[in-house]
Amino acid sequence: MNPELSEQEAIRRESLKELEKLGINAYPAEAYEVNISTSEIHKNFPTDSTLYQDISIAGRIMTRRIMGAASFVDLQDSSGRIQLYIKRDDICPGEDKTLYNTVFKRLLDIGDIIGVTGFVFITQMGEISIHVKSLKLLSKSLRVLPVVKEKDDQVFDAFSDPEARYRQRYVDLIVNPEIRDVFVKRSRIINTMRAFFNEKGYLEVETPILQPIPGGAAARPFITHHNALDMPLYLRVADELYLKKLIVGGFDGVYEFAKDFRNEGMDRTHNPEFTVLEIYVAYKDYFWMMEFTETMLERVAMSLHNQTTVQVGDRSIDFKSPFRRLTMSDAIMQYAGIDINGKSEDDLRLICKELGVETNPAMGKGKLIDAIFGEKCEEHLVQPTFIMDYPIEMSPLCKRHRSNPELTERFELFVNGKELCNAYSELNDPIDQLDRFQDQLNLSQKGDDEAMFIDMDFVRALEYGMPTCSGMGIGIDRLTMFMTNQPSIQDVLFFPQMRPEKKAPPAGDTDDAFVAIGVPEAWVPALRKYGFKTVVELKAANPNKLLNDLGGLRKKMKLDIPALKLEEIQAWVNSEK
RNA sequence: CUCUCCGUAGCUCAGCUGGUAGAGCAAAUGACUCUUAAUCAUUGGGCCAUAGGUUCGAAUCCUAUCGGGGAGACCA
Repeated sequence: MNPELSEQEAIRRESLKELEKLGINAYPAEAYEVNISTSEIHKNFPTDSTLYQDISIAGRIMTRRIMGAASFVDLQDSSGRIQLYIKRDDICPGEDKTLYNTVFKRLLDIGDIIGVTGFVFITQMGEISIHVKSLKLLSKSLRVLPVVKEKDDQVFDAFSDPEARYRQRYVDLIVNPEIRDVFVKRSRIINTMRAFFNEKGYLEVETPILQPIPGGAAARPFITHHNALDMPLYLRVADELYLKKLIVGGFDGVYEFAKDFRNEGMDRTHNPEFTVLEIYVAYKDYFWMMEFTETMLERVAMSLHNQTTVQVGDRSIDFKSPFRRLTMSDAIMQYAGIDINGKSEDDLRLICKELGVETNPAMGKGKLIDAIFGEKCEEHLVQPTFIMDYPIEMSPLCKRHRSNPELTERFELFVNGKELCNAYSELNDPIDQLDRFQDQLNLSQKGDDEAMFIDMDFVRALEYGMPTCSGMGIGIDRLTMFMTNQPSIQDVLFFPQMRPEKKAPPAGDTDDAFVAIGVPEAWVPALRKYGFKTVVELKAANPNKLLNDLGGLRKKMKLDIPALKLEEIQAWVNSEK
């Protein structure tokens, strides 16, 4: 037995052995028939108590209340919980009461997965329960589950440490079942959107994640290496360019739910990998896309909540379309009191200084305007608001505004002070596109490490001709945060990125050092457990005391290794090494 | 990257201005045939994150490191 195990873990492994001796396989291979779920029982039994008189159900033991020859167990399946009533003489009708007395009471634990058959009834206390007629172990749990108790909606001893919850999401999901709901909703959000797109006849597609040029967005990429081709590849930061190539190829509408990767900071709204929906529709412009987007979001909200208002923190946000529309310069006028129209780069730099907005020399006109906007306006955009008509420098893939060549036909949707969507009338003029890429290159040389790479194949595709087109991207993680009222991106990702767990290296000498003076390898962990971290410490010990203490330890820990003799221990202590 | 708080039993947490650890749940043993945070009795369970330092003495004070939360910086 491994002395690293906690007492309770060791006991569970012992139980496993005892089950084996009783001829019970703790991990049986055969399927177990499940013909009902806990939620169906709770839903239908109150109105028709003749139902469910012969059922078979499986789940995890969450709590037990044992009262001698009868017990109550809370069984949890994927849909909820139900109480089991287990009576000794019902599951052990004959003389042999082993199944109840030994297997159920002693060898089963909280966390084990079992299957039961029986009938549904209501206890004297009024709780819908299953009267168990047979019980089968389906999987033994060797780790101790946190026990979360609840009474009158008050939760006791909640499993709440964020680190443990995110690292061991499986435990979180078992003991905090309300967490599941967020992920069920996340799935529904995606399904609602997918249905919306499919109804319109748009095609769901897949494009490369490994890209030779990480195009489509201004962001620092992850880089990797392909051995056979001996070349670098980047993890995509966006799928925009590939999807537009498909529009060139003749599809009227394409979309992709894509994992994107950005090698940037992590915080409450940023995970290194995240999910984005991008959709491109031919022969449309950004006005059309605004209507499309607000219709889509209204539909998502309705599908989740049966209403358009959604509670986000202490605010109520209404996704009822149409959303407010505001140009960027009007927003800055309204919230910062500054008219940016016709201002030069130097003027803007001065304005930033007056407003206390930080700048650096690498910032062009577009970034300066964006800085003012970010600092002064975003926080005010609580209800869904389209911000339109961005400066041209910030939007190298976006069509020039039809009435002002300094601007682009771009909008972003802000909700609760955060950006949620980004959309354009897509640039389809190949010559303009190449020029704009060239400008990005200049920015890059000026020190902007996020400026976009030039993708010549994309330019070539545009040279064949891309129809007018509008595209939109929306962060699915952020959308889920809003729609489920979660404050952190980690709460809408099953497995948020974490630093790897590091086991503290065992302090003191290595195993080999102990073995070198004659200590049997199997005894080394026991010695560590006992407190000897180095050979020097061990050799300073009294052999007689050691013999006694280690013998006691062996018994206590139920160590399956040969007992020690005094001569052996004396040999360690007297060893020359 | 900066600031700040945190890391004690399987889980949730006490542990004051230093004197080598406590509770509840969980576990073990026993009692109990309708309980539900079941109850009652007894018992076991800890490298107090890691490494240094101060001290006669450190879970406690100091420094560094690791991991995490929060705020900011950067960033879509």
